[in-house]
Amino acid sequence: MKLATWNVNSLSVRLPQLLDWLATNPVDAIGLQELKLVDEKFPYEALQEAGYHAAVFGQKTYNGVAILSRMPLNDVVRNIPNHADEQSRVIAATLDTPDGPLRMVNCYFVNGQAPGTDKFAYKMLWLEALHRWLQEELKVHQRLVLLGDFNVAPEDRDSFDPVGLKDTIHHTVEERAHFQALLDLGLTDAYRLFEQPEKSYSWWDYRMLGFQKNRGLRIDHILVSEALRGRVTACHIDRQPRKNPQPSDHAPVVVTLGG
DNA sequence: ATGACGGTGTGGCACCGA
Repeated sequence: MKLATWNVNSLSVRLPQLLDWLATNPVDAIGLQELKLVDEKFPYEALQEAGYHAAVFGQKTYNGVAILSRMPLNDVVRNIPNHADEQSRVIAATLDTPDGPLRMVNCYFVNGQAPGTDKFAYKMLWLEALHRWLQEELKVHQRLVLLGDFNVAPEDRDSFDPVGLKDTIHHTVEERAHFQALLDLGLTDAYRLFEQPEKSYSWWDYRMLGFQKNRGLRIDHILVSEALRGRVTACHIDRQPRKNPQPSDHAPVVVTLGG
């Protein structure tokens, strides 16, 4: 079984690319972030024709997340329970897989702008709430995948310039401590279960030839619970869509789970 | 330096992202 995550940076603009990608990468399910559209504008029909059910939590202009799945989606939760938030950043659903239920938690983590700002404070509160909720989710769902755009580069090797960008957004000690706290819940970064190319990133700035110079960050992640860890047989970042005309600034990440 | 690029809303630009 293959699961993926992709920040599409506007589903309206990227729908043709998403459909192309799904045609050549027929993953069983995918978490999408930054839809930047309301539920009423979600392209249910085109995706249904491509073979996917959809659970959607849209928002105008910013944010917006969805889970697409070839299997039926149950128990859909939108945003973090008991954490008031005007921004649509989280959608969770349970997939009915042949191996039993699999909980998929798809998140567009807060960016946070810069340490010391209100947005950074919001990021910290959001991360604390996510941690609290996942602690409970993991008690109920042994087979759980947390994926999405984390907006955190967990380690220095996940950044093209860890020295120049030290203590800036995505690189701060506080953000990395929150990422570690998620790992401490028993989650594992699927990408790091395998030997990977050096300078592997999932996002590149549109400006200054960021992609061509491979000046990127690895901020899109797939974390798996203990029950799934032994099932992971592969994980990779697909840079191909970033080479398209009008690309998203993020690349998809794909994980393969064995039976 | 605080821009560059791209998306959105509604605009003749400002804002936000990462």
